[in-house]
Amino acid sequence: MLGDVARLAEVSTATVSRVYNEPDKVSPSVRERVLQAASALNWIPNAAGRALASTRTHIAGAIIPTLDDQVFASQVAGMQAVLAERGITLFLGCSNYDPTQALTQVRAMLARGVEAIAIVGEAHPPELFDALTQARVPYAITYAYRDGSPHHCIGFDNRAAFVEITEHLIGLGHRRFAAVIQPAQGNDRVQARMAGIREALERHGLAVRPSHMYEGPATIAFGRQSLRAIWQGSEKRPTAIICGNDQLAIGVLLEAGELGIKVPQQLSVTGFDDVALAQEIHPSLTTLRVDTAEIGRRAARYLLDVLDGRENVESCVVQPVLKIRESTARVSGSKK
Amino acid sequence: MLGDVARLAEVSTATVSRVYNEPDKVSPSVRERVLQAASALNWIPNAAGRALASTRTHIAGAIIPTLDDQVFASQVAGMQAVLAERGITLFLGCSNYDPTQALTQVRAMLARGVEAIAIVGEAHPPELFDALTQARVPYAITYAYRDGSPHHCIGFDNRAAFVEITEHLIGLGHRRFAAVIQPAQGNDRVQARMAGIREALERHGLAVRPSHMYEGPATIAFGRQSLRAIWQGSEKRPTAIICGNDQLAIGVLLEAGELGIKVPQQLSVTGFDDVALAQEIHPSLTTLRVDTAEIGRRAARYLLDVLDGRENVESCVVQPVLKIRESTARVSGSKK
DNA sequence: TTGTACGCGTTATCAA
DNA sequence: TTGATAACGCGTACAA
Repeated sequence: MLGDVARLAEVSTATVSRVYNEPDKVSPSVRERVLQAASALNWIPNAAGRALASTRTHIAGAIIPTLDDQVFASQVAGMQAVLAERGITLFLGCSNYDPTQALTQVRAMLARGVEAIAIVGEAHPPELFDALTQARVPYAITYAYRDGSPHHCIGFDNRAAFVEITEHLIGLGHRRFAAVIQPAQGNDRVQARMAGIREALERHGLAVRPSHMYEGPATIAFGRQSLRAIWQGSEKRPTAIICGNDQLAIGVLLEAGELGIKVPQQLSVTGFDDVALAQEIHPSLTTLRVDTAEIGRRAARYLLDVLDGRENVESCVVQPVLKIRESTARVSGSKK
Repeated sequence: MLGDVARLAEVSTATVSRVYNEPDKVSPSVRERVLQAASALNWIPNAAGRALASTRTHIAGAIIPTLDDQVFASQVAGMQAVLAERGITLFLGCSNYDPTQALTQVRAMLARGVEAIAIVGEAHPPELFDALTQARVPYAITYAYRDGSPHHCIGFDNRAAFVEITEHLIGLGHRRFAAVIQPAQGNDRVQARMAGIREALERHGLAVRPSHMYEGPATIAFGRQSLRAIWQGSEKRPTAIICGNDQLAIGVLLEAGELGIKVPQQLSVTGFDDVALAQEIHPSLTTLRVDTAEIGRRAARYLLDVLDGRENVESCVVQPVLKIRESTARVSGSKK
């Protein structure tokens, strides 16, 4: 421990501490002696001791639904990169899309003394936010942005994003739509996306009929099976399918290939996220690109600013960009 | 803090502590009083204080190259699941495939008092392992297994895996091979994979010619561009391409589609990992399936066993399984 | 620039 | 079963 280093370097414990925390306040010769002693004893400062004495833990937390989804993984990577520069390490928690688990994770992190925390989405129990507020731990909601939210959000308006993508299709003359989306239960982002689709369609007096609405796991397999069901259904077939994310859309694309459905001639397909495969697959996928790493970086910078008592002037909105590719086209026979 | 709770519950601080650490040793009535006081004050035990007093942090660490790769993300998820059951939280560090960063991360984790640590691969500076040994922190190497390794490894023999996949192709009559792999520099797993390919080919007096060997980023894009280069090259074209992972193989598959190369009639392609897309893409990809989540779970259980002074009897090997699909076939004109 | 001494929030030991 | 008290390893006023 620190005391041993002090003894070996023949200085006081305070000096050893200073060497690590305020190096300028120690004369170079003494500093050198201390560092040598430390390395001789193979000593590293103990974080628990530091935390207790300084009431600073240098730990931040991030809570995401799952690491299985690239978009959250890269958000975490972005946060880590920014926080590491400031000597802050990141505790990671996965809620598995379960608000109860999210609450448990937050409690565990508070016990660990996280100084700040980022949480994906705002659909969480009030106790979660109460706990954060009581503990005076600054937090940010990521991957979602909503005007009028009581929280500081960093992300984008999921509803507006899906209005945009729906309007794109309407503009191409589409009138019959199907939707394939991930489970909306307890997921504010997905709910907002559905609301966006509905809103855009309503403006034009349109709607997705229930039999053309598929909700299930965000996998390629579910995308496939949804298209098959839609195509075999008795209803008049849609000319466009809006998918909740790229995985689902890629599933639809692959199944279309198998069923001999021509995309985009017979059917337009859209995704969301813009994963690497979206621009590589054939036909390439029209989708909305979201810079999730930037969401992570910005969340980290915001939290650091709050901790420093600085004002954060960065925009909270990381705008998704519509990438129009081969999977969407003007509906055949529709006039420009 | 704990003292406030003690006062409110009209018990000593020791009793409050017991309620949380050895509940059986406290009478039910007192226990109830303490819990009520705690919840009234909204108190959670402070981890730094506990760590200091008990010399146990309940923290473990995991160091992976990157979160951008699904296989590492799911290993982390597997570890978390097992550790969470024991109230242990996980610190995550990404080395970005840089051994120096790995060392830095390990040091940071030791300072944080991690009780155990899992590290992907064994190609790390000796100081890293020295530090771990000196600190008496048990560790496990994941995602790699090698007979004769001085470390406890949990994973599979990358060399043997690629011998298997290469032999599969040789057995199908292939004699001219190309290889598309990720950067081998500082990556023992990739080096082992290359060695496996080489070894299997040598047994049959074969080798990949340098002009058919492509090393670059593990992306779909690099897979594509490698196939294009191979196909345009002046050398006699290979009949099989072995890829270092599924991303690369999917790139090759997509580019083959674009170039009008028939897979598997003209060209066989293999991958590694068995990502979700591998069985969905057309033609589906022959690859080796690795249960990375199981690697994570087993690593976690091993580390827990060491911490408990228990002997771990689980196998260190998580055997990859060859998934033969449509992308490989008997070379045309070869006899069975 | 350096040292002294106290306190951070909890657990562990021992005695009651 | 419960309580008093001394650690745990470090940072930080304050004094020198």
